[in-house]
Amino acid sequence: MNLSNKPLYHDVAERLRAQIFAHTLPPGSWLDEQSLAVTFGISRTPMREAIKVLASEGLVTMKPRRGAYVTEVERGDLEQIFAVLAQLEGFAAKEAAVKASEAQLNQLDNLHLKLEKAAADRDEEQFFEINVRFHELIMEIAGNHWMNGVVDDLRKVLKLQRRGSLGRSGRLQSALNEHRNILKALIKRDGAAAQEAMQAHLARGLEATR
Amino acid sequence: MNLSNKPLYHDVAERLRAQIFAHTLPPGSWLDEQSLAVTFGISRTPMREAIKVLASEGLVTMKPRRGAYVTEVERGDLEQIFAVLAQLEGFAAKEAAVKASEAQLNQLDNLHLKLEKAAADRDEEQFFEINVRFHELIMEIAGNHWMNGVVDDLRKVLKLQRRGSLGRSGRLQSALNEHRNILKALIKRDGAAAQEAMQAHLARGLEATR
DNA sequence: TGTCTAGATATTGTATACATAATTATGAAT
DNA sequence: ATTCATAATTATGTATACAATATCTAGACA
Repeated sequence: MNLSNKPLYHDVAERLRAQIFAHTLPPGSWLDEQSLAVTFGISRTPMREAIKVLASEGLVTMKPRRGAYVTEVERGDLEQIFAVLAQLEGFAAKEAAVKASEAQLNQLDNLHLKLEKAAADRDEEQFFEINVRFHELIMEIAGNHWMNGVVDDLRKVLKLQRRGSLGRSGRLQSALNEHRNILKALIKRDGAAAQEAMQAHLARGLEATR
Repeated sequence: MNLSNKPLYHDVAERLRAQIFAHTLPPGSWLDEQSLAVTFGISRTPMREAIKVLASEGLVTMKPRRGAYVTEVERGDLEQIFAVLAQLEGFAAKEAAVKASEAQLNQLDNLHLKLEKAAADRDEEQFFEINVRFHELIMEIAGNHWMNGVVDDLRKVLKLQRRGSLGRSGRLQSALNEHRNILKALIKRDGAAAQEAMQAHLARGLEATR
């Protein structure tokens, strides 16, 4: 009996995604439907459906009659994806400056405090986690779920190359500064400044991946 | 023997998409896998895969254990989608102002001439067609294929509600004017102006759907 | 020895069969 | 007559079986 009411391929997609992020299946590697299905203890049919879910997210690339391969993210892809994110998250920040409730601004402030603490503790894992939530909250406040879907997918693709661009000399501190600028602008409800700060933040995020 | 080397579900997805755009399958209607498969002369397996392709494009919405339904685009969705397009296509226009070759600018100018002609002829079908190509060419010049994928999908969703927001009193002429502004800015290689003109164009496009 | 061809093998793509859950219909009880 | 429970039906989800194509291997010929 299925405990969750979600379809099987949904859970399988999640587990497969995790394996890809963990580089158990590194970029460029071929996804063998048969052996994967055996590994997950299911048949090929839901396995194929799970793979297609990841394909629609951009995590895997399908070649006709040749199967699915974990997407290899080139330098150019990174630049393009960051460019799109800069536009969309920048816009989201602008919107958030207007739309955010006081409670939501407090939430952001709280997250930022935790971020400062994680940075002080040199807890990269924690820092990364909170950082994601900070960005997600701004997207949520902007409240454009079509945009959110796009941003979520693109961020997944970024996760493919997992060398922590944080950790790099001083990146942690400067990221913290950039977040501070975003937060300040939001609290001042200065949309233009928030947008600019977010775009700058992402531009520097790209640079840090070199 | 399969004439095309593309997988079957790919072609089926295309035909299903066409039916949806034609409102043979109107928004909100349920997609019966069984009867659709019979209609297309295939089995349920590739039919399901085709449906999932459209689901990833946002054209259909899947409800667990309840099947797939043609997406119903609410007013709020339109506003959100247009907002995203304004950001992305605006950015594309800005990029295009810098990146476009002389030949490409000529192509755009040519398209615009055809657009003027179609408008003068009151040929809405043709106008719509050329209009799409104008926008697509700008996206192509910008050359960000991650962005292009996103924009393509969102434009497909817009096509779901097909009441020609053109045709409305004077919309054709004002759209023409807006295009002229975009083109002028591109030729002057004024990125900021091109971006602004494109954003204004899309903002008015949204208004025209009321 | 290298290359091209033909057969064998393996994998994707498609069809069919089965299982499970949801919806509808039927009937009994209040 | 209405409502609730239960059975029948229908559709989704999953497994298995089959078909077709691409890759790999072996062997012949130059």
